[in-house]
Amino acid sequence: MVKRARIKDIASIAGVSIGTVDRVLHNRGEVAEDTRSKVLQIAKELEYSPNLMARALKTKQNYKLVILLPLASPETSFWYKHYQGFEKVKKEIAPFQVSLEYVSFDIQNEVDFRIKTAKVISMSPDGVVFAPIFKKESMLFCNELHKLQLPYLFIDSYIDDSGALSYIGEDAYQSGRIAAQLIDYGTNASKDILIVNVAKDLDNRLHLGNRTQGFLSYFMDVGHNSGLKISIEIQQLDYESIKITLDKVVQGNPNIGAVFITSSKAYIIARYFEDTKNRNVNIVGYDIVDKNTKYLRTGYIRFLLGQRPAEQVEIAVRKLYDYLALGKVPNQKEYLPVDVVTPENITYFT
Amino acid sequence: MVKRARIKDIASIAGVSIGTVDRVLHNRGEVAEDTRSKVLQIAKELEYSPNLMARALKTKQNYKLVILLPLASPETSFWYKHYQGFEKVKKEIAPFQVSLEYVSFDIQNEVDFRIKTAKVISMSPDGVVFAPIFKKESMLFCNELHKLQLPYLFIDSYIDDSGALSYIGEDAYQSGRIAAQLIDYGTNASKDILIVNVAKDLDNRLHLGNRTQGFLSYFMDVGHNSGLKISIEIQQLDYESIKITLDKVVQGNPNIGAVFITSSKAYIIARYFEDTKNRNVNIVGYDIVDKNTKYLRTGYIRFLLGQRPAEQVEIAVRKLYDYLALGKVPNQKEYLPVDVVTPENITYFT
DNA sequence: CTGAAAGCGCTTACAG
DNA sequence: CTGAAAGCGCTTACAG
Repeated sequence: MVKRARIKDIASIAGVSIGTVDRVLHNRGEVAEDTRSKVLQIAKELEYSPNLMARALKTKQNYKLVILLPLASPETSFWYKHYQGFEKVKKEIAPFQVSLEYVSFDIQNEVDFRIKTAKVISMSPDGVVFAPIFKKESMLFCNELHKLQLPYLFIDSYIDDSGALSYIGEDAYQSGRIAAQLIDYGTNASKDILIVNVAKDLDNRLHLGNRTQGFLSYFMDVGHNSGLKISIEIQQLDYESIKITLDKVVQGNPNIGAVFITSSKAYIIARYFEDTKNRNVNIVGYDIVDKNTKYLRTGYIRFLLGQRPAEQVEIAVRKLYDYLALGKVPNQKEYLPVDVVTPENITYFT
Repeated sequence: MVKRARIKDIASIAGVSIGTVDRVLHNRGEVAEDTRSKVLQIAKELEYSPNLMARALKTKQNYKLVILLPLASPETSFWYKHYQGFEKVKKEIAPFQVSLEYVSFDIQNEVDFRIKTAKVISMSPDGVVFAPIFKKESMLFCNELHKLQLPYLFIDSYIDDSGALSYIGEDAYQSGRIAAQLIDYGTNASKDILIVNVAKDLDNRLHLGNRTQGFLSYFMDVGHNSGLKISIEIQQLDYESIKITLDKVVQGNPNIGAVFITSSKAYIIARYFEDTKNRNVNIVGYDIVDKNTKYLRTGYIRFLLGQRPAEQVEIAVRKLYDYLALGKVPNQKEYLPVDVVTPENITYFT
């Protein structure tokens, strides 16, 4: 049973009071330099680390953290994973005096996002975690938080030079390369590849563009595929419109051997190939949501790339708490692994 | 933020002392029945729940946990990841009154394992995490721990009916299926597939057998490959012997299109194909160790499957602590995701 | 520049 | 049957 060193132990060895040790440890100044170095030396030798239980008990810190994310719905079930991460980390940090609140907004509605950011601020949080889905509106929110001197972290997407404490999420460019590699490995090199962007306002969604660029970059370096890379955009999300578009593309390019979908809508494309009974196309998309996994299991989707949504929330909250409570400054970006999900390992990810 | 009720609050409302309240709350008897019911009533109204920080501070639970794992060396660098996990979780649980010790044994040496299990017991731990690499010797250790009524968890490998509190690690059978799927997807269906078992005493290593079975099962259900499945065992680990063996196999089966290595020694096989300048074989193996990643980056290894070694240790230690400190009983098995690692996502895993 | 003391919420040994 | 008090390790306001 190893006994841990306490402030008291350091104090008695150093021949000073515990108040002085505390001043040294917290850099509260007003300590003679030689006392200071002696205390530091002893603390190091004793491998001192503070008893956080005692600290929390004394300081009664009561941080209020707020998480702002899109509402999970049948159409946007991806965001339900984030909610699960929120619940998990909330339970985890409950013993520390932290309150965690969840606010959600309509992912289709910039105005609602603005309303909810106002709501978040009205809650007077000590720190915020949010997904900067709408670039312009998110920047405004960042400015407000900045003025209030409140720390904030991004998850899911990243905006450069926005003053965020950190970003936790995927490296979109790199994930595009991974998709490219998976397609390149299993698709005849002479086949054409279709790249599908399914999103309403593509310009406001940096993420998807980065994925495409990463995807294409792979074929400039190491890829073997020598076929065409055909890129299309789909704005109408109803299946009928999509079918018309795809009919045109596929009939115009009968040599397509693979499809890369840059968003979580791979299931729409998979449905088309199922309808047309075409199993000779390798479809790779994003996100472990029910609609996608259904086609993964039947083989119409080959691979899904996962970005660990629940973990994004958990890590972001922990970092925010560590920053607030312990003064630990996180790295600017923490890229999470891109999970390669197949019918055989899908169970671990649902 | 609602202020939480304290024992003190209950006491003052009930008109008794905090000692009495505590006696009621902990059923320590010796309390008049009407006092008792009054206190209980008030506690309920106030939604009292104890402050765990204060309790932990007072009771000074001080558990000693010991981890027993193979020594990491240049030949067995896989185990270095576990050590990193140990260091991380050690830091993480430092604030709680827990001491964590690491004991290592020679993975080639059953006798050393027995010596180290004796050492672990001599340390009088409150709980143990270990990798039951040697089945027979591990069972003996389990018996001893059982007699001492000490809880223990397995990582890395699993032994049935051994009384372990839990197992944290890969599902070996399933990981074999994943390997099969990856090979099936990118290898011409008419090609033969070579399965290589590189290990000294295969019978004592259940894991590798399960991987092979999972691998083969895939081709019985969903796989398209119709080539031969050739299985070989390699006991001599020096490259010269291996070269001789492989020369024979490859010359006898010129149609081999893929190789599955059931252990972390894929680099030995990859080296052979590099030497013989043969890039037309899809090699899939296990474990993100330097020797393997080198060949992954040059493309001689297609995929490596990872089993999250550091996480295994972290999770096992947390479960053991939760069991000891909070009485939480973990699930019998917790399978970790099998990571599919490629040259493009390798950086996240090293 | 430094020390002594109070108190966070709880548990426990002791006195009555 | 019940209360008063000490103390876990830390932080903080105050005195010197």
